[in-house]
Amino acid sequence: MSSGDKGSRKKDTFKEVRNREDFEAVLYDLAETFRVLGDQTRVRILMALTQSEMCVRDLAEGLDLTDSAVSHQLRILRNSRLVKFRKEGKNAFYSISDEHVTSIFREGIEHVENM
Amino acid sequence: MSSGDKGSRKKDTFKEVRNREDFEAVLYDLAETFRVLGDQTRVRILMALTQSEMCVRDLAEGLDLTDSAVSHQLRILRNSRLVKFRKEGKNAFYSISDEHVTSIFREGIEHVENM
DNA sequence: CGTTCATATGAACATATGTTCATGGGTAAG
DNA sequence: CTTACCCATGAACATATGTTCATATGAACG
Repeated sequence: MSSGDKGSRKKDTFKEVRNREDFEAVLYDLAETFRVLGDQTRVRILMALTQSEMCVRDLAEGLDLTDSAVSHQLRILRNSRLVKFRKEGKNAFYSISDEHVTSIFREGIEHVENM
Repeated sequence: MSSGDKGSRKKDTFKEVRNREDFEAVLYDLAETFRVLGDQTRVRILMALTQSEMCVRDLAEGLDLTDSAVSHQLRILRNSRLVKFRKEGKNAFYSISDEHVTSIFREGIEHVENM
């Protein structure tokens, strides 16, 4: 991979990756996204948000966590664009960012259930 | 880590969990799986394996890693059933475990490309 | 046999990470 | 203005984690 391409075109099962640098950059972001998903608290938060949008207090109370812990984790989830939020008065309502996140969860669950 | 109990095959993704304990156990395993996926080296290994099965040396050379590092990571990937392997002589050929892993990768890539 | 190659594994080390605690900002009501 | 509430954030701490190094196992081969 790193050397000696020999001009052979590999059959890429994954979409349009221009060059190797872009490819590595995507892999980096991909690993980063999975890293963020790889925490039980964040998974529980996201799973709760698949039901409906919620504010920090709702999540903290429903998941038996401190407001601070939830807020910290939501910031991480925000930075990875895994959740979005809107402010309304003194509340901040969070929700799942897009349907890819839901799909990743669905596939992930099917994986762990077949282990 | 909860071991697999075969025999119960379900389909409705988010509604299939009977009680709260099972639900939390699934979320735990799910987070664990994502945690394993959340490392750049392991992502690069898995991405290489989407092309074809490979042995440790191939991966180490292709990804510019030590044999030891690759072997360590492959063990982690094995434990999470993300890769499978077969032995042939003194070689151990690794490959992606199942289609869910590929799907997770595809969805993940689409997610990071839309950021 | 001994040697070499491919892989696995344990120990050690440096780094990364999640939670708690304390604090601050901002909003709505009293 | 004062209070109460919701949320965000920095510091500190304990724990977890990936890599390297050394070593072990096992297979092919001279």
